[in-house]
Amino acid sequence: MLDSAERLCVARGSRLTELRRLVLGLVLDAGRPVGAYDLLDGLRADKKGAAPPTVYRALDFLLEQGLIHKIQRLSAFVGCTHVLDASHAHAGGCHPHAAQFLICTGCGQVTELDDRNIVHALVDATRDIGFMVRQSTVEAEGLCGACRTGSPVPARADGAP
Amino acid sequence: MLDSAERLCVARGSRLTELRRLVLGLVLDAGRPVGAYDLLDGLRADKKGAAPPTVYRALDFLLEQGLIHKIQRLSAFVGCTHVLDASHAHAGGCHPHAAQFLICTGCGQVTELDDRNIVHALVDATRDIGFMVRQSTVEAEGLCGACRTGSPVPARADGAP
DNA sequence: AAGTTATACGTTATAATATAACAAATATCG
DNA sequence: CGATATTTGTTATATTATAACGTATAACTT
Repeated sequence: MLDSAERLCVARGSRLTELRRLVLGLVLDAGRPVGAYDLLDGLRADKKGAAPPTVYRALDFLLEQGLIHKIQRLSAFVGCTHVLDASHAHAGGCHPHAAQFLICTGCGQVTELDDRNIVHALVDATRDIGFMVRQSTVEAEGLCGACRTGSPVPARADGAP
Repeated sequence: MLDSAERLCVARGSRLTELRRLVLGLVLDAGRPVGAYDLLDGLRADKKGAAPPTVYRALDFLLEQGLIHKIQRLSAFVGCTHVLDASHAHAGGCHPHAAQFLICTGCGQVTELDDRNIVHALVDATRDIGFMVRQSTVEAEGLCGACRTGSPVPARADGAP
């Protein structure tokens, strides 16, 4: 998956340096939203004296490239499920592409959607007013199927099983 | 408008105290997104020794009542245009109701929408997956009609004309 | 290859946003 | 009135994010 990101960056002429690759790896490994300071801790395993700007700069790059997303309601970051999937990779594409996120308050999982209808509804509503959308944030908080039907997958930050 | 909020709270059995009313007044007066610490400064004109928790608690209350909204991308607060409009006031209603926000990066204005189609698209997409939405954040950043056509209304924080 | 420019990174300090915890005051209800 | 719940005051601190400036590394030009 990191290699897939690498190829994408090469194709775009942007540079996935060792540091950025490390941070991307940490985000992807987590498999759920991670805060910048958690990443910083993880980063310090490899890069002793890392400081906040180190991680925030890497995150800025990864966001620009659309390799990760920021979940505003959590001030946390997740890997982009769509750009890195081989099935969706149309290399030239859509750097920070539109996406929607479902945040489960039960298990902490975040699901990424790429729903044309939602984007469409938003663009329609704004065009009526003469507003031109550059970037959008769509996040829903609630309960995922598993947590709602009582088959809890309590993979929370504390890791309690 | 404050009186309208007062009536709404009375009808609900919640208490719009002097402090909360003051904070709501500051948010409404601003007419654009305001940060918690700006509100704190404003609050100190009336309440000398006010501290962060003072303002955050008032904001929590106002959010619960749906009298204000938080713009996640700005970490800032705006008055709710819909609840306080007499035309929309169905007193029993919808405490923290769904809404969408258009943030103009030109003039800083924020427009609140209450678009059924957007909400519908979101609910549809999530139901397919078995996800149950409790709260949603929908925010778009871009240029409003005035700023896009070059009739700038540069009413920014600095107030430069 | 050397010089020049642009980009990325290291480092220190600090800004901006938000909450925990506990005590004191005020309102509500029996 | 007295018991209970809610609200506010107060101190301290946690969490998230950026400014500013210097150094190193890569890329581009001749």
